[in-house]
Amino acid sequence: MPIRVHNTLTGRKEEFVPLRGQEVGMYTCGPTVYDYIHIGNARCLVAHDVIRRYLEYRGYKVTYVQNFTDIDDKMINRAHKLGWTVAQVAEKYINEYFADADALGIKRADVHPRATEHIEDMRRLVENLIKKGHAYEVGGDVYYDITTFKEYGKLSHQKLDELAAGSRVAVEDKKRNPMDFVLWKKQKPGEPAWDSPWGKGRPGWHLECSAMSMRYLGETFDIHAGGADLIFPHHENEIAQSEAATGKPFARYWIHNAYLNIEGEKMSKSLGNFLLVHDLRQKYDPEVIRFFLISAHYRSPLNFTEEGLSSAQSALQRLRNTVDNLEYHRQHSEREWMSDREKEYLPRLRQAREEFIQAMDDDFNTADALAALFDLNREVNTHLSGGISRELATRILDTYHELGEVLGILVQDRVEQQAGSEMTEELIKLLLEVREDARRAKDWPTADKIRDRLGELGVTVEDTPQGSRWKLS
RNA sequence: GGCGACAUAGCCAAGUGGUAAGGCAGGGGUCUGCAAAACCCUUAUUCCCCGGUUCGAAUCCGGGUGUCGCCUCCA
Repeated sequence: MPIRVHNTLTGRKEEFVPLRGQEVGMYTCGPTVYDYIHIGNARCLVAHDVIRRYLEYRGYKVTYVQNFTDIDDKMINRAHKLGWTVAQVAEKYINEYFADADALGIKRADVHPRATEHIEDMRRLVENLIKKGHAYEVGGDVYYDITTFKEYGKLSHQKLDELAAGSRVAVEDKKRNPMDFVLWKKQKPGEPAWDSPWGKGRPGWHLECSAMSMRYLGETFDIHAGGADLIFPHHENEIAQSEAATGKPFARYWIHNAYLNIEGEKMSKSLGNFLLVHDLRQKYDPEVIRFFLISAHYRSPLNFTEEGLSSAQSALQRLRNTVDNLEYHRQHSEREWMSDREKEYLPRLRQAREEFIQAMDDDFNTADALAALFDLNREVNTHLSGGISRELATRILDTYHELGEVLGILVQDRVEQQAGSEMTEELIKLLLEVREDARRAKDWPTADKIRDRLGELGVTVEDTPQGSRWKLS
């Protein structure tokens, strides 16, 4: 079964066939590192991370490139405000980016190129475009002449005159056409700048992604991903720059995720509803945030609400409980090997995997994939109540970890929490022994007191047919 | 004005021609000393509205209504 991907370029779901066999080149537009990332960024990151993980799961060797925009107006403004250099701002927020992204379980890219490290690539690209008549220099600025690229608008599916008609861009005398965009910006006083044939200046924003993606993935590569708002003008311009320069197709599959709203409203500075991952993860388990973000398909708009998050928390907890129980059986079950009856369960395990794969094959339908996981979960719980062998528990756990790994949830070290020290664990065990004695003596007040007090300390006690268990809550 | 999405139970959300997944919340029950966890049952004769195509439509077509996004920096 082939993977099917919705391609913005064609507006359709297409069979995914990489350019070079099992090798996939994937580029995703990373953050401008002038501030902490927000929950909208997180949606992108998670969506793309899942796509990458799934392609890898399906046996592709993915070269994943995500840039950092470390020079532009926002960077410069921020630096002025803080009294820092632009480079200091970049350093600070690149570090913060990794702290947030790591917490969300985003795998690091193979390459995290920075715009300022690729000035030379960009300069060459501009020179090339000028030479080919696609760009022109006016007083130290260089613009792209969009009338020279006949296919301009093919990604956003708009015609040039339609774009121009709706354009709110202030007409600048320097431009030949109002829709022309800047490739190279002349330096203003106090701004960082690099030498160029057109004088000191800095690259335009759209340029960096063209330069860096082609640098690491080649002139034509497989996947380019980003938020839906980047379709126009950013990605449209990338195509114009790249294809005009090389005469070859640029990215083959364009993947765009829908927006995330906050309590029904667009996230914006003016509404004051900017939710930063940095703040959010003080309050919520990052894996819960991640679960919430994959609970809807990446191309559906998603509304971020407290209620939604709490719902995600409960749903994820349901899966975690089962994993915890499986883990308990894997370690403590009296039976080592599968019974014949248990062996009959293995095909069902394979079936769950198949359903999961089928959902993900269909344009990375994480919501549907989760449903497959929950279907399995219910059945596993049913079997679990009677106790299962260590072998079967291990086999089921393997499946959970295998599929959880694709979605980046149910991460092992989060499940196998330790109490902190051996001493603490021994003390908990001691208390449970005392409680067990009390229960046998039907001294319920004592038994309940121990359970309640442990609960207050963050230790959940559960009585099962196989005995009492504890875990950190 | 142009382009484009979306509209499925209390909430979230899958489902692109064959008779409505899954999760959360709620109700009832089983298990339990009581809990917790779990399991079972239950909550949409119906998928924004109106037409049409079809043996058959949430799914396709036409029209309407509503919400949103993009067309300007923005994930």
